[in-house]
Amino acid sequence: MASPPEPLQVNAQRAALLSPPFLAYHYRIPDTPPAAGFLPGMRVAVPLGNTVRAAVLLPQDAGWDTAAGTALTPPEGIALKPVAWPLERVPLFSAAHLDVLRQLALRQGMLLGQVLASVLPAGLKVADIRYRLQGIPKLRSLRIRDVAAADAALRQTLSRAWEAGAMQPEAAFRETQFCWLSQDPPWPVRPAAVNQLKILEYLWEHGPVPVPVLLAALGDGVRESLRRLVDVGLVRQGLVPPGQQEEEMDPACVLAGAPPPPTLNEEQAAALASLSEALHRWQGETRLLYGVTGSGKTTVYLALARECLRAGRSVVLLAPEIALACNLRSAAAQAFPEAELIFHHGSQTPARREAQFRKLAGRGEGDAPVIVVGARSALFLPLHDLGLIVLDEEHDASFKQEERLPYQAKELGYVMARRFGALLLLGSATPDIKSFHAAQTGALPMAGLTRRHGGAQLPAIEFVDIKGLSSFDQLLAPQTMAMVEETVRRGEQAIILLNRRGYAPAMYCQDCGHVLRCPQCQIGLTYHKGRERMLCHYCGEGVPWPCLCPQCGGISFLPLGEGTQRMEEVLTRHLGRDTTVLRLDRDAARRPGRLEEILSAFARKEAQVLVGTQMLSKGHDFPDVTQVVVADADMGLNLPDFRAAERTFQLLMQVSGRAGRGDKPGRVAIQTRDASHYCFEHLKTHDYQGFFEEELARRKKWRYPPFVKLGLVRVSFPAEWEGHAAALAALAGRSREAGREHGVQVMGPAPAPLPMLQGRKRFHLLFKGEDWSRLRAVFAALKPLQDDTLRLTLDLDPLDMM
DNA sequence: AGCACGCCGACT
DNA sequence: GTCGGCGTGCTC
Repeated sequence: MASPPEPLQVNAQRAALLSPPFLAYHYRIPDTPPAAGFLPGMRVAVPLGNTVRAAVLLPQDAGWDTAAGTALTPPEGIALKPVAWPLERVPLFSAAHLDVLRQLALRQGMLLGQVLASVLPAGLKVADIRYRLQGIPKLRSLRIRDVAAADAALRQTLSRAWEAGAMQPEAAFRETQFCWLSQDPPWPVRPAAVNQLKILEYLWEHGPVPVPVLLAALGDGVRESLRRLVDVGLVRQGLVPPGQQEEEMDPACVLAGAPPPPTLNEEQAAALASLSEALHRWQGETRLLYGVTGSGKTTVYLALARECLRAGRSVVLLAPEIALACNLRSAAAQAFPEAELIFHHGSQTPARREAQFRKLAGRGEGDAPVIVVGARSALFLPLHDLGLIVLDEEHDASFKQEERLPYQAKELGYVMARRFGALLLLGSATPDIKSFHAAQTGALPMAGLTRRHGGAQLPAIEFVDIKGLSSFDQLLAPQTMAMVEETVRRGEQAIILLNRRGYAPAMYCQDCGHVLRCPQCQIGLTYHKGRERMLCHYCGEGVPWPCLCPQCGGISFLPLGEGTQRMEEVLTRHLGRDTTVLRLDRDAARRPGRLEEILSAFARKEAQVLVGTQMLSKGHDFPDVTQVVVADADMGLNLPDFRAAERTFQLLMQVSGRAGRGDKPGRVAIQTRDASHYCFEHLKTHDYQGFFEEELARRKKWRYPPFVKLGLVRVSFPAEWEGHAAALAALAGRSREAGREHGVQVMGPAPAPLPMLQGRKRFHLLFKGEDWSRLRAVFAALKPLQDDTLRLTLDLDPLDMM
């Protein structure tokens, strides 16, 4: 009688590769080191072809196949290779983390290996390491390749060393040199030094970059020019970009705001009590903290964090951008001087991210909980004792990452909270319509803070009609200007919001009527003074100014519209030399450390007026600011985006919240051409609830979120592609067909609001349906039409409709 | 990502 | 004839 078939390779396990092809291949678990040393979530070195690569061991569960890219059992007829050696002693990823990342991979239609690779710092993705050895004669260190090729005897020896802790993986710190600008433009370089100028422009656009990245972008030929720039001091070079060192960050952070008072008022205490109850259930719940600007949400976050730490569980505090995370960090550092605080954001050096990752993964059961403060990517740090996740300014679009590994931090936080039994707390003065709707229907329990801390009043809001104003001559109406003057005269400060950087957003040829446009994007070029360039705000490219009209060769251009640079100039001229005007926008804050410099100079009252884009609308606390001016409130309102009103309302509420935070009352002047817009009506009375109700009714009427799931398919192809008409027709046909089949409403393809970017024409298709899976199904029907020429991407719940 | 294999152009 | 360019395809 034939014996039952032998079970396939009992000692086989899948490992997800951290480099292409990112599949989870099957490997035999070797006898040395003992099998107990190989645990799921651990990084291991595996042979692949003739090389050795890093991979992560997966649990031996079914149900992982889709994300793994391979079946649970290995294909027949393949001789399994053994795992070469573990890359660490304790798994980097816990089972819970691996599971969360698997869900993320499934949702995004990516391989688990791809997700793991995008989450890990560069140094943890390479298998190219050495092991340092102790106590073995004539063998101080061994390359992984040699470990993989070792015979049984050597493996025995190594195994004993590994078990005894006498074999240590040596971190492959290949320190990369960074370079960055030391000066704002204009740069003292002769115009003929094209390579030097290329480098300066590149660094201005990209900020601090690793030297190899710069050389790859501009060609190896610029090496000499870079050396020259470093020699003359225009460019700095070093291991750590500025703003990364702990000590450099601290002063600006501490200056950015007073620490929140340690005692809670009645409202805060009530909010804390209900949140605390949810926290201590450890059931993975989500809560909304809705509190008006200045009501002390941070105080509540910190009090809740204290309870979580006391219970022995770690805390993650997230802010939408680094500058705000920085404020949270100094508040947390003051509140918990004894706790270990990790500050994390995406633009740290790989070495530092690696150290943080390792440190957190290496924490054991009995270790004290930690507090992590950072931007969205901090969610990926391996905290296995997670108890609380706080997302401050939860309505902010920055919590969604669009490129590489697309994810929405709010959603990921929700999944993680459930998996870890942690509390997810979303905080905002102007919650996302979707969140507030969930709160109103009871799906998302809410705690509220309605009063400003310390009895401060919400500022008085008035509207200034600028219908008749010619935009170039009068950026501010006379009465607005008078308010600013008065504020300065009283020794107080003013903030002017103008959501458009540069000097003039268009140059109009007076001879032929042509407007200078970017040849790659067809976007109007913006004049940037000082740099003397016309710049494209979408691709960063530009042409030197002055130039001839490309259409008629004329030389007389009329600047049109307004930008922050010109606002700064106008105010400086008008207010006279006793008043200092500062500007804060992406251009002013390009150079590392400049953002902090500008904010702290304003906080020290070295300037009376701060002009800027929405960068200055959030979080910052300047007690002497009593006047806020919004130069053009209509700007964002007429964008082709169903969220235009919500966004404008949120921005104006936030920036209004900057006025009157101290003991002096604040005033807000909003310049508009249409003060009757419903967005402004509710703003006047600081009535979020009223705005919400009106906006929600509109969303319902026009079938937009939260009443429907929205998907945006971005279609793009080279501008000169001849087959585009047929392709668009095919997209229209197929999507309608699939839409009918799955009950999804399909609109388009229509030219995108920005119809061309970087040499590619852009079209949009809009899907509306009951659930995400239906939208995905319709998109799946379009996927076969995609190739190198025609690019298609599906953005579920798009935040950027342009 | 690496590394093989393979199919065409300029050389000791 | 061979050395070597990098296009295509595979890796448990």
